[in-house]
Amino acid sequence: MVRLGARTGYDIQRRVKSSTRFFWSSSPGQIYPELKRLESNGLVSRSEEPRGERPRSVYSLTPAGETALHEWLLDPNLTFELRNEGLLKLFFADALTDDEAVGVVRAMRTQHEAQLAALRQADLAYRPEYKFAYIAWRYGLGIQTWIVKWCEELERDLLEGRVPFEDREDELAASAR
Amino acid sequence: MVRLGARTGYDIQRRVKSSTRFFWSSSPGQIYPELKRLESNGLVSRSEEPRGERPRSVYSLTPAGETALHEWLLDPNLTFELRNEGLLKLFFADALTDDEAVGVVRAMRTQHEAQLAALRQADLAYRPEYKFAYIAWRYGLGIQTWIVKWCEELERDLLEGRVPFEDREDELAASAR
DNA sequence: GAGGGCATGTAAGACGTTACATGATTAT
DNA sequence: ATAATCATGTAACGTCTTACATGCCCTC
Repeated sequence: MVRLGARTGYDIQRRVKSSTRFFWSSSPGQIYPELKRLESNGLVSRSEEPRGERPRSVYSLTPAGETALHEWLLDPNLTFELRNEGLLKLFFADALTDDEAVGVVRAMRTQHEAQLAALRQADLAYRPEYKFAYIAWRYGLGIQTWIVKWCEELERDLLEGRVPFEDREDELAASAR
Repeated sequence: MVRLGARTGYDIQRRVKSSTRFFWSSSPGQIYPELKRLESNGLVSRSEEPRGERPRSVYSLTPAGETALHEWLLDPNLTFELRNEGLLKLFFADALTDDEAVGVVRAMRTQHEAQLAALRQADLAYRPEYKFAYIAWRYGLGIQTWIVKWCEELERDLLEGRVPFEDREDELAASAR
């Protein structure tokens, strides 16, 4: 974020909130201490630009930081973690009546519709110099749309007493593209 | 998990590892203290079934626990959190050369192919009494497949110098409804 | 009867969020 | 001038994972 032009902790917060938060969130209690740590490791440099009485730290990337960033980007070791409470409840929905289970699916759908709306709010335009920010945004739209459709299909199957997702793997995969 | 027949902390760990871990993971340091907490709240009951010298706690759901579980399942307030390092790197890939950026996409794809293989390993058969466990498994297959295909498409677009996702407005239109 | 994997936990610490304190700036 | 909002951080707390200690059981 510093490399993209974020100069202060608050600035990083704002950018995270409007962009990466959908796939990687963060909070002040992480950001400020991490900036200190990066400085003590020489990856960013700090200068003080107080506003009146209030102290204020402004950061920029050092050459060492540039190198470390580049190495991190090329490292193919990637964490991927999901905490999906809707799916967790669905997993346990055999303990529910049919109607109640449909309610769980509907709650899931509602949530992802809300996320989709929030993403559209951002309404990122394509700009060649920020191509990959746009691509990540499109990923969000695509996957949330897929999930909403999956919920709709499951809802139909449950209401009509069909065995869900039987013999329709290709169809679902295709419809999301 | 206790309701599904898991009697000990270790048992819960094993079940999580083979089922919910893909969308909700857990670890011993959470499970054992949580069982204690549930007991002190009267939601599970504990009995001791030592193995030789080694003490051992076995749990079962109380009626109050059954009620609390039911209430939780019906609560439509759902958390959804994602930590997707591949997408995060992709977001910052404007700092990379074209070839390096393709490498990031490939690393993402490799990872999701591995997850897909792990899911297939489980190879859950459809059983009417565990219908929703099967449904959650299918969700995993479906979404990981979607991601792999998304990566493949992006890779092609990048290699051929096309503007990614530009000529495919159907996805946006369909979700605009 | 010894080695390896299974089972039962705990301690320590890493990671992450929320609530708050406080000053500066803007709007009315 | 006063209220509301923006900006800059910190403290406290909650969540979660990893590494380990230890005993049991099975196999050879």
